[in-house]
Amino acid sequence: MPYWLMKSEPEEFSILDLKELGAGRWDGVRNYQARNFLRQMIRGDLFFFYHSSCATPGIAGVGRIAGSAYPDPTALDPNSPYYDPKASEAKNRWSAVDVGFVEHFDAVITLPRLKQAPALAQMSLVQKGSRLSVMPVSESEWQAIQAMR
DNA sequence: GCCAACGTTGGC
DNA sequence: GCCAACGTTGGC
Repeated sequence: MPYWLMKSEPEEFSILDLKELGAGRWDGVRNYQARNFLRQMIRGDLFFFYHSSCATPGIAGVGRIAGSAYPDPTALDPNSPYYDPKASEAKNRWSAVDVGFVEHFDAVITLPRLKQAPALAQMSLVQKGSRLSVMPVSESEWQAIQAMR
């Protein structure tokens, strides 16, 4: 079963929000590479929940993919910040997935720590200038990150 | 708030 | 198809 990492701004949607709700929809992804990864996800896949654009960027917990990707409804909603005027019911290029809560880490595994880990050097997350918000995590990377808790 | 790095748009 | 201009991401 593949592993993933997904970024969210905690002010927008945090691991605590997911914990309280128990489930949620991962939508608003507007980047083709990230979208293509969403489409590869399978129910049961686990992902690291990363907090970005905040005081302490880093991995805050774990979630689970609840089902495979489907057209992102926010692209069709004129009131959504993720509205895509080019999208229609018949032609919606964006995808969303449903997710569930698994775990909230006691402490965030901070970005500086992730950058220091030699086992994670290949990850897009730690590459300079990378903005990819959805990315695969290899088995060995997953284990290395779990060991940093 | 700043700004480097990146992806997308649109004129040509 | 090129590429300059623009808007966005995201760390700091």
